[in-house]
Amino acid sequence: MERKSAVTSHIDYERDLNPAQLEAVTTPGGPVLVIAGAGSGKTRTIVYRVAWLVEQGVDPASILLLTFTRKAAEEMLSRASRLLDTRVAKVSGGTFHSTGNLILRRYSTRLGFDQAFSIMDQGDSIEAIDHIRHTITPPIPDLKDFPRARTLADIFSHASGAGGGLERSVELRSPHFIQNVADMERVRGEYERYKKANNLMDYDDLLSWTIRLLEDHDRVRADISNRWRHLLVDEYQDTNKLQAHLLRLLASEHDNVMVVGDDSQSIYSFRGADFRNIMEFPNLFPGTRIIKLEENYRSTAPILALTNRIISGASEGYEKRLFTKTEGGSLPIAARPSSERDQSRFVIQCLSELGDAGIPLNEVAVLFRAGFHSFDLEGELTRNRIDYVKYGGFKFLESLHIKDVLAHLKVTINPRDRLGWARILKILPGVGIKTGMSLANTIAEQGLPARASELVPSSRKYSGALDELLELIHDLRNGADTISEKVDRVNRRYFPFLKQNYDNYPKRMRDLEQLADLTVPYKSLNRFLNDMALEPPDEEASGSGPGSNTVVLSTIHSAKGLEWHTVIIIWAAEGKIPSPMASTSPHEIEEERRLIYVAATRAKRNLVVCAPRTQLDRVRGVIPARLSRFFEEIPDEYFRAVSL
DNA sequence: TCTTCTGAATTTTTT
DNA sequence: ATTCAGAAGA
Repeated sequence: MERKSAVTSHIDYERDLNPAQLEAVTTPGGPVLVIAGAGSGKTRTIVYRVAWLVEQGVDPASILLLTFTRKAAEEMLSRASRLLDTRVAKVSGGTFHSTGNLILRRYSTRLGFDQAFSIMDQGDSIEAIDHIRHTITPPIPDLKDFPRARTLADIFSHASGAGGGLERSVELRSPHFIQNVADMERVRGEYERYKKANNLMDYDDLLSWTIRLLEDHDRVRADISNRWRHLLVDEYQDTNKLQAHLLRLLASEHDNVMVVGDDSQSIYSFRGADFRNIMEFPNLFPGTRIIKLEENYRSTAPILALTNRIISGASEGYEKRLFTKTEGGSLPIAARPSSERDQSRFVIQCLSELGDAGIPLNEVAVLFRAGFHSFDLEGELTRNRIDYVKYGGFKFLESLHIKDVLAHLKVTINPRDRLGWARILKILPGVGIKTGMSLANTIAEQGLPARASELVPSSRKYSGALDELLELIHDLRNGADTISEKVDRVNRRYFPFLKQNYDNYPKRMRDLEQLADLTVPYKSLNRFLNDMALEPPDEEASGSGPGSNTVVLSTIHSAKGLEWHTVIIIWAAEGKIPSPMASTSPHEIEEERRLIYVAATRAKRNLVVCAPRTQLDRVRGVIPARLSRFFEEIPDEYFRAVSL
């Protein structure tokens, strides 16, 4: 361990931290597991830990902070630099995936990949899998009874993350497809071949190829492990087997690993995460010191009483009891509006009362299980001219028009990108799925033609349009434009198509202009595309930006790690949470319980739980909605019921 | 044979 | 909002 630096500290660790936090912050080295209950100062602990290490004389560049998003890493590092100084800026931070990417860019040739491999986002994976699904030989017998591309992508990813084999993942996630496993294996094999042949990596590959690299090349492993001598991992409960394995390899030279997490907040099993991962950490790193943070600084006592009660129904986990020293605070509110519309009006009413009480609306969040649960509320907010930002649910990058424009750019980088070509060719009038695919194949095999006449007879209805498209791609390849100029060029060509096909074309055009803005900091197009896949931009398009009167709407997943003065949970009803998709195994139901726990523990002063008495069923019309089982089982005295 | 149009069905959560 | 299947049209 490094010796204490000569500079005297101006940080008063003992004043700022409780004994458990202090112990975690000042552990000299070796493996440490911090079980940090909700609101127990987890971020503070990590931030002080970084500062402490630097003060001990550890080179900041040898510290790696692994978090769930790059934003989380930046946030922590900026807090640490406020505490200490700009030395902290040299600390590396990011996700497991971006770290994998960083390593692979340097060493991927040893794995038979080009250094300039491209990253596939989920949409790209689905597209590729769908293509394989339709074209594989011999063909899939009953394609209608075979899982959809999206389902396949989910299962493949789960299998890769959980490491239990495809059959096991099918059993766990989609048992009704168990008789299709053999064909699914075939598709999976073809998908692996496709990626390799096209120099592509999907999210899971960024982890599994890095693991492969570090396992097979002792020198590389030692170099990398020595480069980052102190590893800190946030949200460890949401890591999967791959990530745990990668961490083991990264730490192979020193075992200086501190992981922080809360098994009660594990909510990513669909991605192969397993909260037992955190229980098994001490087995992976023998000699682990376990520290529990149990004092809650976030919520009032009545909120804490409720959240403790929610999680006490869980079947497994590290034993811990959260307590607070603060007194007072009002009971959580339970509301049963008569319909979804009434729920939305009730939320608006809450917001206006909070506003009157002087609470800025950016201190308020509305949370829900699934992205579409807030559609009605979004309409109501717009009608009432209340600004909001929404996190989670539909992604900016996933909208068709963005993917179309990005496909133009991908094709300029890699003219052999079949699926990219197929996508943009289908925009030409008279070109559909067949012609598009066959032209794309020809281009991928023979290279980029100068003129349409090299591909098809000029009598074809679309050959003029094809000429223009080829000309554009050539211009993009040769032009010395900046990336945003390139995007503008594609946009100009694409706008007429947008206008013709979509009623909401003005919004879509704005999105595309915003896309051009996003490219401004970049000099390399490939870098831009890969960064977009790794860390998609925040959805700040709706409303007028994050003013102090902008209320947050968020899926519970996206609310992880955040906190607000007031949290309103909507659709706390059976059929919404637990999600009907989850009701198969008790295992999944337990995860839904943890979701409710995560949602409720985001609240500092006020918690409002809202469940309409009726819901709309597509087939049966208006049907009654029961309160979610996770609240139904809780005695009335934990709540204050409001009448509407 | 292939594209385009129409109406119907489906939509968890994310790096 | 998108995707899918089937039918009509080129």
